[in-house]
Formats: sequence, structure tokens, C-alpha cells
Amino acid sequence: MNLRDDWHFRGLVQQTTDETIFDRLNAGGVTAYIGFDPTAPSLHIGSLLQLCNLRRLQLAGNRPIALAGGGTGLIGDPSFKAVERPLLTSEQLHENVEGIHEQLGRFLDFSHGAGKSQALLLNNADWLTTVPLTDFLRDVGKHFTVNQMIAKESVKSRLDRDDVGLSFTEFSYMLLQAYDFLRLNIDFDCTLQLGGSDQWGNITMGTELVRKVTGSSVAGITSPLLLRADGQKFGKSEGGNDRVWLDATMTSPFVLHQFLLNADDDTTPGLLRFFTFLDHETILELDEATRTAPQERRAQRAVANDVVALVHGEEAARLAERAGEALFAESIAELDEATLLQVVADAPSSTWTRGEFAAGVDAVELLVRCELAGSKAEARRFLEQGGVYVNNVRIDGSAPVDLSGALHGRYLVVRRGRRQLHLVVVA
RNA sequence: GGGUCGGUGCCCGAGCGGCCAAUGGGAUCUGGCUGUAAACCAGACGGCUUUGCCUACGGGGGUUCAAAUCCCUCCCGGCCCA
Repeated sequence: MNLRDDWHFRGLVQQTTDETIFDRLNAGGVTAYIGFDPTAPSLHIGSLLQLCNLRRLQLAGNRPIALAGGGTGLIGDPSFKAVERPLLTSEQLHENVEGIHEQLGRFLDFSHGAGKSQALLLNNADWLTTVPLTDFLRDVGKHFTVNQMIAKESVKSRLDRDDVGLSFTEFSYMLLQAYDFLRLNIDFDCTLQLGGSDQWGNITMGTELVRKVTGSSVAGITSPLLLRADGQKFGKSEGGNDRVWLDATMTSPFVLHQFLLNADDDTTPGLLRFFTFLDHETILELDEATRTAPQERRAQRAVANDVVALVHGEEAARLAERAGEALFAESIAELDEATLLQVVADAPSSTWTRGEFAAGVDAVELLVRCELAGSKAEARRFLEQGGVYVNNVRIDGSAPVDLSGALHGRYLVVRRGRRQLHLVVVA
């Protein structure tokens, strides 16, 4: 299977500066990069597509460069952002870069054995924070006109709006990213930049700069943004406004697994194509399975298992799946102790004394202490609305919670709503 | 620097002296239906020692019996001018 066909089959290509780039990618040996914004200490599921793309390139014999935006992060990308972003402090930024650096490493092969396709991990702070300002303005700035910069779709909304502005700082961002491409081209013979479709403007600034400065022709490919069926951005977590992160301490493997498993039918074909490495035949089979037996959710399961395995490892994927089955399909009360603990391993837990339960614990207090409710008022609301369960049995808060129904004499699985869990362990 | 308009709950946005914890929409949450979906329906949506009290309408100060609403001042943003 050649890479061009595969990428088009998967719907990974939104725009290219030059379709013939695929011929070179098929042949192998192309050096390509994707930049990752260190706006948080972890990458999130939105970055996963880009990670997978780098991996796909490498598997086809090309050299991927994962570029952490330690320098561009100091400035902030305004592309399609509604408002100016607060600047990150350099300490935050440093921590974030550390975090995503480590994650990037898990998706690519950095071993010397990989030969010419050995991946590189770079940080653009290395050059962006050291290039002299006057050199930058003369060597980079001269190649662009403000006229073309303000014509970019990515900043247009900000220029048109009458209630927010666009600072020069953010406006200059596109030049920095263009400069990245130039440096990577000169220093590493990098001839391709990939990114989400929101990066098109930044990418073309880069290809143009490289062409003007070095005379060599470099390319760009963007991928569509993955949207949910209702047009919302994919990646908001079930549990609120938070994104779904790739860091296990920020989004547990179980939550990630559940998130993907719950993808609606219309979004699932996209997930299969973007986030898995399954062959085309299997993907089409799973599409068919979604149509004919949606309730089995074979496709969602495949996505969930593959992604969790890729991000957190096979073992984590297996446990996450097992946990879901136990919580939703079986009776939790019948699990043996070891299995129970595995199933709720990801959930937050707290240790209580037997004395605290002597007279029973008020349900409101229990919810607040388990952090399943943000306040007592909220806890009461959940109880009133029938959204609280202990060991999968709904409680209404009229009676204190005691240990009569504790699993194995010492565990209470407290649940709020469909899937907010907390394990109470009685010491 | 000058002029002008504006800063309201997670977001957008009404309110413009008391009936305002603040209309409406979105987001979110809970329940119902279901496939641990989507859509749809219903309810909730600052906090507390909950017939009441406290905190909140950019910050601080003031007028008033009473302010998100009036005045002063500071901070922040848009636009125009320099």
C-alpha cells in the first residue's frame, strides 16, 4: 500500500502545497516535521492525529522530526483563536516542554537501528531564543509583507472584530514558525511540514520562506480537524470542559478508553482512520459492523483498545476494557477482591476508618469528601436527581451510608452519574 | 497622550437605583429513552449552619434607607485622533 493512497483513504489530507510530495514519501528518506505547542504539560487527543501521522511517515521509511515549541510557545499562536491568549511564564513553558517531550518519545522510534528514518526530537527554543532580533527582521521579515500577513484567514477574524484585537506579539508568530521550517531545512534537510488544517497559513509562510532563502522547494500537508458529528471539536472529555489528555495522571487510561468507546456512530469511521493503524479491509469491515450491529460497537472497541495500547501500553488497554465490562456489564458485587481493585485502579480513592462509619456517613458529606461533588449544595442536587450510586445501587441520601453493603467488607464504589467513580477503602 | 465606547455568572449577552443571585441563549451536569451512543424529553445549574444568611456584576472609594445600576478614581480592552 503506498502512502498516498493510504492517506487519502484515511482522509488525512486536507490540503497540500504539492501532490508530488507523496511520490517522495513513498520512496522514503524524506525528513518531515510537525510542531507541538507546549500550552499544557501534556499533549491531548487533538495532537494524537499529528503523532500518528509522524508515525505513519516513519513506518514508511521517512525521518520524522517532532518539534516542541519551546520558543514559539513564548509568543503564542493566534491562528483561529478568538481572543488574545495570556502569555505563559517561562517556568510553565519549561515544565510543559518537559512533559510533552517525554510523550513524543513514545510514538516514534529514536533508536539508531532505525537508520535513516531515526526520529529526532527538537525544541525550537534552541534557535528562536538566540537569533539576534535585527538579523531576524532583516533575514526573515524582509521576505514578507504585512499585506499578505493580514490577508491570512487564520488572523482575519481577529482583525475584523471590533471588540478584541491582535497584539503584535501574536501577529509575529507566523514568522517564527516560518523560521523554524527554514532552520530545519538548512540544518536537517527537512523538506516537509505537516499540521492540522488550522496551520495551513503558517505552513505556507514556511514553504515560501525556505524557497526564497534557499531556493529549494519544500512542501506542506495539512490534515482535517476531527469534528464530532454535531460539528463540535472532538476531544472534550465526558467529565466537563477538560480536554482528553494523553498523560495517564491527567486522563486515566480508563477514562480515555471510555471516551473513545462512547464515540457516536458517525464519528467512529473517522477515528478508525485517524487513530489506528488497521488495514483498509479491516476498517471497512468495522464500518459495516457499525451499520449493521451498532449496539455491539465493534469499531468503537477497536479504536479504544488500539489508542489506549498505543498511548499507555497493551496492559493498560486490557485493564481499561476489563474495567468497563465489570462496571457496566457485570455485577460489581461478584468480582473477587483482586479483580475489583484492578477495575477501579484508575479511579480516585480515599481511605476511611471503620469508626467513621460506625453511625453511618451522611451521603452529602461522603460525596464532598470523595470529590464527586464540588459543594454540599451540588451533592444534594445529585442525590435529589437520583445520580448517586454506591456499589451500583442508587441511593437517595435519606439514610446514612454504612458498611452493610461494603464489598469484601471494606470497599465502597461510589459513583456519580454514569461514570464518575471514587473508591472508598475502609482501613 | 487626547477623544470615545466598553469590562455582568463557564461563554455569549440582557439589566441601567429597590420586586436581582441577576431575563435569554449556548455549554455543562443529573434523570428518562437507548447501544455505557446520537437525537429527543424533563430537571438542575454561586455558597452555607437554607422560610434565612453570606459572597458576587473589572479593582478601590463615595452618594443613598437601598447600587450591577449614580459619582470619583485606578486597571484592562476596542475604535478614532495625535
